[in-house]
Amino acid sequence: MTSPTPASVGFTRHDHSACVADALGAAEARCAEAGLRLTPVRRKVLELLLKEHRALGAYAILDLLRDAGFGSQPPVAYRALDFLAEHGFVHKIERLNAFVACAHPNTAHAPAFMICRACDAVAEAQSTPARGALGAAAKAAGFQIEKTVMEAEGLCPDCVSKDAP
Amino acid sequence: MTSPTPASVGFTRHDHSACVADALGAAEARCAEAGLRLTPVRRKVLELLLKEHRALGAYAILDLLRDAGFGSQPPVAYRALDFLAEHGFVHKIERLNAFVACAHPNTAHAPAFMICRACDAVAEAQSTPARGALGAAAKAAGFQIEKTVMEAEGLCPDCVSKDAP
DNA sequence: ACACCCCATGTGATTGTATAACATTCTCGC
DNA sequence: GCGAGAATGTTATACAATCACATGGGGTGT
Repeated sequence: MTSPTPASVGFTRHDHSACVADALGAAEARCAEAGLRLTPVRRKVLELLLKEHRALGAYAILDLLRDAGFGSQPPVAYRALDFLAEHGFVHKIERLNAFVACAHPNTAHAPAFMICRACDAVAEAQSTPARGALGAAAKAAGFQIEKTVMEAEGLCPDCVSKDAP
Repeated sequence: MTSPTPASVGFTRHDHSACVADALGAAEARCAEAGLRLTPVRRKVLELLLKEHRALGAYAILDLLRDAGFGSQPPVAYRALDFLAEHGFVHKIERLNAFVACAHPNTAHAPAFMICRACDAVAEAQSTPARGALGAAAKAAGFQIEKTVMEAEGLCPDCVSKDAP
């Protein structure tokens, strides 16, 4: 897994400073409303993921936490990530063993991802778990779906046009 | 992740001794035809996964390899698994960081899995990567899909009826 | 037969990912 | 204040994956 360029989340450009502030504010509001505790570590991890705007490994996050004066042992990062993932503020990309800030917070959704193998960019789409082949197979088998992992690996538009190997 | 029972692949019973022998024979035939070398280690790993009939971590496989008299260093297992996965004899379950023998060898397919969180059983279904929400999103974004990971986590029929927590 | 090359295996070491277990501190509701 | 539960800090360890290098075995071409 190489990362020749600072891969971004999503394949399109946008106003980033605003989106970070908006997302943080929205997260705070939702936590207040739902009685969740967006503690300093958790808030910092979310802020880091929003700022970096790409998939980060737990230990990369841990390094950034240390720089910010927080504890530097793995559980510190993992506990914050568990909380954020459980409540939909971030998602784990199983294929990369890495985490990204959610691109569609406040909307209940089953995330799906497109991962560029050339530049590591990650884009989040919406999936429809109940439908499609998996949903049909689950229904037929009597399997009760609680969570879905849907990740496509390939080439993003930029890398396709660059004719990446 | 707990494993209260020896979880099986698939949610239905079947004649297991025959399916192991059949699958091994089919793999040998296909390798001979395609000029692939199903060496002793590779054959053993496939046999182990077929016999165990559930998802195994790389180090669990490594232990079994050691018991069988093969090398016991990680690359031994990983190289065999890489070969088997590359040619479709086994699949990796990203969610579990584990491997299962393919349930539909000899048929080109994009695998999809149902994973029971209570008993760790894994069933393989077929997916249709080009269609569904992910395929549509990829087409719209100009993303070129090369491989898909589709895994559903939940409760298998047995554990649903047991009313597992 | 021989040398050669490629592929596969064996081995030691290291990096990365994740969790267990336990002590301490903080916060909320009473 | 005070008790209960949640969150954090820390140590240690388990599990996952790769790098680098040495060795062996099986074909091919001459």
